[in-house]
Amino acid sequence: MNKYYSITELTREFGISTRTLRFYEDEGLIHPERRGRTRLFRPADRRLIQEILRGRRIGFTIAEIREIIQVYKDPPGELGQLQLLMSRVEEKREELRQKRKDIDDTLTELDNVEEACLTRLAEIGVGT
Amino acid sequence: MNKYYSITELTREFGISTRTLRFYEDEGLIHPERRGRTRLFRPADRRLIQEILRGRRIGFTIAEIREIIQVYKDPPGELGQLQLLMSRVEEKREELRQKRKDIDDTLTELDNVEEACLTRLAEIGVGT
DNA sequence: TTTGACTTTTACGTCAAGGTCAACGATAGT
DNA sequence: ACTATCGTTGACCTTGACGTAAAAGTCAAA
Repeated sequence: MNKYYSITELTREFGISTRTLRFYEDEGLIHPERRGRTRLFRPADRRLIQEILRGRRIGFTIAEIREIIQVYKDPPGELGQLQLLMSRVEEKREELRQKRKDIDDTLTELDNVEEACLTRLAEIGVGT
Repeated sequence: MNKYYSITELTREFGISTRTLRFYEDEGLIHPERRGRTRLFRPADRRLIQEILRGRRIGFTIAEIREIIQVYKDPPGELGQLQLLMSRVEEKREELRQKRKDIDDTLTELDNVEEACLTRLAEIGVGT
């Protein structure tokens, strides 16, 4: 029990390269165990990688992802830090809400494109 | 009537640099008019820039944005092209739906962070 | 007419996020 | 013993999306 994942196991599961995972370790995002020099990834590492990739998909930079991870493992205790964090969180939320709106708008635009395509196809089909 | 925008007018409105707009022209995304060497942007250019920036916000590359613009100004007439386009549109939609989900998940996560912050603040406030 | 704000082109610089290549070690199968 | 597969480090390379600096043109206001 407490299974370990090998690096290639994870690259296959997530469709990324070993370079990427090593890079993330260099950047301090993950800290897999070692047996000798070989990296051993635990389920917790795996979950963390999932979250990293989610952050990546929505356009967070490595630095931003690292910051978020930091907050999770070591939430700030000082008042000023907390207030700073909260304002930064609010900023991010605003950004994400904008992004979501952008996505929604683009999705309906794509609906239109598809419809136009179907219309066009029908025309061609009729003409055959 | 048929007002023209100057390049700096637009950079101010959208919070981007002149370099960016010239770059977009080099990349064939926009085609402002010219009076001599000076670029003159019409309302249609302005709207196009807005859409480009929206694409940028949701993580589209220049190449992808160019492709979308192409489809709009010159929809394909041939059957194979149309089918190709539709499948690519469907891919993009799937990608965007995933991204949307990622954003929603992250938003609720940020809710939790905020709540944790508030709790922490209350503790500190009580201890004062 | 000089200053200031704005514009142009050309060209090199930068930064993030990996890709790629070399050179090597450990382990398992034939 | 040989080969394959998987792992390692280290170093340089690449790509996208601009930044930045140089050198110069335009035009209005003071």
